[in-house]
Amino acid sequence: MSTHDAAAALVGRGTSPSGDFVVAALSRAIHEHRLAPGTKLGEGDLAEIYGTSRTIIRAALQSLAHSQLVEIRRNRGAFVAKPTPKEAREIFEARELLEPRTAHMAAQKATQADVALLRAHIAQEHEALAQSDSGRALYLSGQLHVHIARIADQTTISGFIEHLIARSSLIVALYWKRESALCERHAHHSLVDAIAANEAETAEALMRSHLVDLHSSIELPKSHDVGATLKEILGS
Amino acid sequence: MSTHDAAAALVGRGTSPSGDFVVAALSRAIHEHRLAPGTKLGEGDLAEIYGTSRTIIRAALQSLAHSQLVEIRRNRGAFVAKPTPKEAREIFEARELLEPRTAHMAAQKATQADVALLRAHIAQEHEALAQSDSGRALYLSGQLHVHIARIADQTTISGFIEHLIARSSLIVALYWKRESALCERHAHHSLVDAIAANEAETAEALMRSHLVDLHSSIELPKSHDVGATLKEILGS
DNA sequence: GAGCACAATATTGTATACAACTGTGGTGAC
DNA sequence: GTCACCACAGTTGTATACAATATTGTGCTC
Repeated sequence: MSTHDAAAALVGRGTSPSGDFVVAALSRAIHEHRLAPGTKLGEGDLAEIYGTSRTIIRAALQSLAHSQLVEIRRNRGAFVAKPTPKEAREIFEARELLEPRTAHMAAQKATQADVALLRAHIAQEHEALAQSDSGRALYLSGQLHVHIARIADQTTISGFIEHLIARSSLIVALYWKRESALCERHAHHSLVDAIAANEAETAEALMRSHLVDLHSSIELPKSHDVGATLKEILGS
Repeated sequence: MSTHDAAAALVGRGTSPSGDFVVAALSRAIHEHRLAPGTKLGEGDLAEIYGTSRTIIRAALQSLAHSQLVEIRRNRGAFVAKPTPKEAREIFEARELLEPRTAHMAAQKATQADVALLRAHIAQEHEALAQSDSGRALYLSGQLHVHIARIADQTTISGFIEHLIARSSLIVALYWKRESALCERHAHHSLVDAIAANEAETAEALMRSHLVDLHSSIELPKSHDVGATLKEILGS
């Protein structure tokens, strides 16, 4: 099902594919690596694809730009963001600062229902992997972290983590080394187990090591290429 | 000087008061408590004030909404945000999680130039207080935290802290207990001293206690009023 | 043939026009 | 007198038209 069909379906049901829908669709596409970093997002094209006016598209792109998933260059247009190695490092450092404590809180507060949701989520992730839908698996893998943050019942921090996860997806698209996500699978399992058992300290430690692991699976070129236009031309 | 004059001045210099300008102007007004939480921000009014079309105003309001300084209710318009006690607590918890470590990093990296900037900033703050321009003093007081975060050279985390400081301003407007900001003044001084001396541990500890102090100077009603519309009606 | 200037095209930025919705005030029935 | 309903005014949501800017292609000069 194409996104256009989805939009059409929504219209059919009476709900117009408003800004939120476009934001969600583009977010998903970026998360699932269907839109590569650097891709130009022309307003006219998107307006046609989603069957709406440029007004809506513009608002959506500005929203995504605020989330730093998209970069808007004045009079040039919107592009899927391309985090630099420095930015990538900073994003992981932020995650390493925020997520372990959040996992701690989540482990303290998690109810049975929460745990059930997490396990269901992991099951979905496995399913996607089984169908070798790696895009979707990647998306779900990130969303697990978001879910854990939500359990901690800290809306603000959850928001930050959501933001970081989204950008991490771009980093993976650009700098990912390994192919297999097997390690991840195991890490997520034991993490959820710790949360289920309300073992806050364990959950915190597991999250920390999981992030270190993730971080180390990323290859960040030392070449501190700030390259705005120059790199843009060579990089794509 | 009214904001309108400022806009006119900008136009005179050839730069039109584009979206960014409006965002900055409104941000400042909120920071300095000239716009109280709950204030309606009508698109038409703002368009007239800034001498631009609603298109620009809308984009600016959406940007502010993304920063959670403004709340947009569909078909109702934009209002200066009113963080609930729960949100306020979460914002402070986030600050307590992020800022101490950031102060630590800042203390490690701070150069003489950085420190000079911080001291100049504090001087400005004193000046504003001397002129009993409490709005500006409050704004500058928050900005010091942002500056410290910037010194840490962690763009992403700085962004989060900036966001949190901005919302903290709303919290102060709503729930501030004490009148005097004297304690602050002292706290900022010793904090900058620690950073100047590259004493990371001290800076971290000072920041932590400063935040706890700040947090305790806020009175958060226990009434867990989720009250969206209900509280809105009674509260104003 | 290479390099530059200029025109044509396409895309973004802004303003305006129109549609849809909300809230209010008034009128009528009960 | 009170309640329900309807019409109107005002505001927001969306689409479109126009202006400004970047990009591309062409032809001229050297």
